[in-house]
Amino acid sequence: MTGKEGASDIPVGELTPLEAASELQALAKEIARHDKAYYQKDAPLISDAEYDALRRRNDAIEAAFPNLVRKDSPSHRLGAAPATGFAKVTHARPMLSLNNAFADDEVVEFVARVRRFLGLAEDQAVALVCEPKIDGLSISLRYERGKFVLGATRGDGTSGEDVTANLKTLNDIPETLKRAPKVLEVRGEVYMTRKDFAALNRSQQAAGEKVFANPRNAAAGSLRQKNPLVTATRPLRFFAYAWGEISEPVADTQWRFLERLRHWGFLTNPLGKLFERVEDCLAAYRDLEARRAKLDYDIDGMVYKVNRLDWQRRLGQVSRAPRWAIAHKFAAEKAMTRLAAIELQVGRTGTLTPVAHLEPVTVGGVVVSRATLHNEDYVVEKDIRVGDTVVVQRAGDVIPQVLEVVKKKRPKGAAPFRFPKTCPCPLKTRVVRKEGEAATRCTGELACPYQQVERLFHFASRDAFDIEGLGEANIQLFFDNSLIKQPADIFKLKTKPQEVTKVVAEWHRLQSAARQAAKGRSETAGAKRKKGEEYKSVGNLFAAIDDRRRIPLNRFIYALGIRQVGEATARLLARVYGTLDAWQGAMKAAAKERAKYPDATRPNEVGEAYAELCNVESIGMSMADDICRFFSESHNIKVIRALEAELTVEGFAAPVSSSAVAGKTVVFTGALEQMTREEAKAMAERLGAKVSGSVSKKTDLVVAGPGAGSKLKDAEKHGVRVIDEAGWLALVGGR
DNA sequence: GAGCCTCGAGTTCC
DNA sequence: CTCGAGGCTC
Repeated sequence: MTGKEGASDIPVGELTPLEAASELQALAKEIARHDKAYYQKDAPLISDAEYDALRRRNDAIEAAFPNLVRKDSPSHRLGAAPATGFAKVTHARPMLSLNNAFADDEVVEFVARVRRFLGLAEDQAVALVCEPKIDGLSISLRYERGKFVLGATRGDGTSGEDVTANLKTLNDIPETLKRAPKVLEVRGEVYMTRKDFAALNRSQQAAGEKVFANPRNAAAGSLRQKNPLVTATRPLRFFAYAWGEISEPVADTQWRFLERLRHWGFLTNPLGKLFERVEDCLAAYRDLEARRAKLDYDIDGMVYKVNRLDWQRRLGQVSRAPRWAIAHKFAAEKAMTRLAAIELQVGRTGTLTPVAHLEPVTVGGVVVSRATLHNEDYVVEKDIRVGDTVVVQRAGDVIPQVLEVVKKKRPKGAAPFRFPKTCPCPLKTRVVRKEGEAATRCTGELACPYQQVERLFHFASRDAFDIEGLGEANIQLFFDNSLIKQPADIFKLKTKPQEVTKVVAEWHRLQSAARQAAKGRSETAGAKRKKGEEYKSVGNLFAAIDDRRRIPLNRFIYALGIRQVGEATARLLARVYGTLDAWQGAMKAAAKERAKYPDATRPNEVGEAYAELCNVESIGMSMADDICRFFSESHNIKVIRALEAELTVEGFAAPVSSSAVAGKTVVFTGALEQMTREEAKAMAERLGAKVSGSVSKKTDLVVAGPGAGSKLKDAEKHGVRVIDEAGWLALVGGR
């Protein structure tokens, strides 16, 4: 790469705004790259003179097109990297979430389950630590050799954002710990008291700054400040209650762990208690509920944790929640409002979802105006009618849901809701509800314009191609203007810059016109859009699209939007088949086989490729059939072919592992004692083995634990080698 | 065949 | 976050 990349030779005076915008973008990227190389890696890629030329070119264009100056413009900073967002950090141990209980008997059942799992007698006590559940933000603090080195938000539980600098400004977070293990991660909740929250909002308002909706939002906003000096002025507090990675055990019970935390200088919640009987826990819960309003911080329930850590270890976790803890939530705040209308939305798979339009009402601190009604059964069962007064709450304090109808307030003549027979799309396609299924689907499939837009939106969405700037509104816009009809068209957009710019400009004009109409004539001048804005966003969009011309196979598969193939299954398929060509070939073959034997009820009766697909663990005939259906549609084959012309799809490198199981197909059966099935599977895959769910003649190895049944017999039948867990561990070289 | 678990698909508001 | 459904185990 040359240093000149990003700079063109066109004299500044002859640049069109569009060219200028895209060049500024390229320059920003290029200069940032050199800054990083120079300042962070101490390894400049180009000479100082070349670097200066880039900066001068940037400054000249900015001088000629002041409207196009970018937020991330190199002229806004002097060398040092800009503070654009926070670095992502992966947690050494995932930050788990908690299962919820809403009623007393669910808590009783929780304890019973713990007893059953551990094989304890009825009369054996299960001591529980009870603590209020603080309504704040979970964070993780990493200490190495007693020094605070890294603080991160919870994020999705696996990885969060590095907010170390901001956390260092909190008084409640010690900078150093005495007599701490070499590595210690302390977890807890950052929160703001109600009093501090009110004071902060008063000063925000006085300064004409943003006012926060509630203490939690204020705490979150304060912690995500780019400038730690701002965070320092915010009254954030911290309660510690758990741990992540820890290099040596420091306690044998939850309760003593909390004591250790206090010795290190952390604050733990003063209302925490230790009980041996569930009844005491429930009494403490009711006591807490009664005191809730008087506390100076928001809480949303009580958390119960099994006290003994050896039991916690044995209980382990399911999915992302531990079996040894549960959150007993307070009843969610409810509100009544009128249901004005029921709209039908069409999802990308054609599912028709009824959505309630509500007269806006405040529930739990936010204004709610829409709520999902899920499906026909839900509406019928609750007998929800347009015009009804309904009770609304926010499930888990987030998603609004319609709980029930206040029948007494039903207006006369309100008719029962009739699920429509046709899709709301212009084609008015007939809809069907399959026997035994809850969903009603539009049969328009590929032709339905609503579904087409949804599929395109899915294609560009975060977990698929992740194209910034191509959200639902833009997709709709480009679709309506025939600029994008199928996924590959996205990558051809930049061959029609004028048309794209025109469409976007027109949209902006309509938007501001609508805004003006809504606001009256109060802001005639302010609503006028700066010249050049739309050019800028178009340039950004093209760059964002170009960024995705290389794409990992798993994302590619997911983006196609095959029914039942979500993120997890896409990853699995990518890993098993390795390359786009291999996968495509196999799927086409399977589809052909299936077309020949549409009535077969067992994979083997269909064909080899189909059976191999079904043999992948967690893929059964239902999923295989949906994949085959996708590949038997010539339109879909064309969509993929068109994409191939635009993209590089990165396969999964064949595992070049020298391990004894590389390339082998392994089946696990029966109970495993030293590791979970998930761990075993992950280990096998890491070592290059394929993990399958059933034994066939293609299986190389069966790992059988106690209680193995039919698969063991299958192994004998096919003459497959069988080993136990210890044998497996020996084979792959321990843990 | 029941029960557990995971995944997919749909949704809200900031 | 919730619901429904598919797949796996026993």
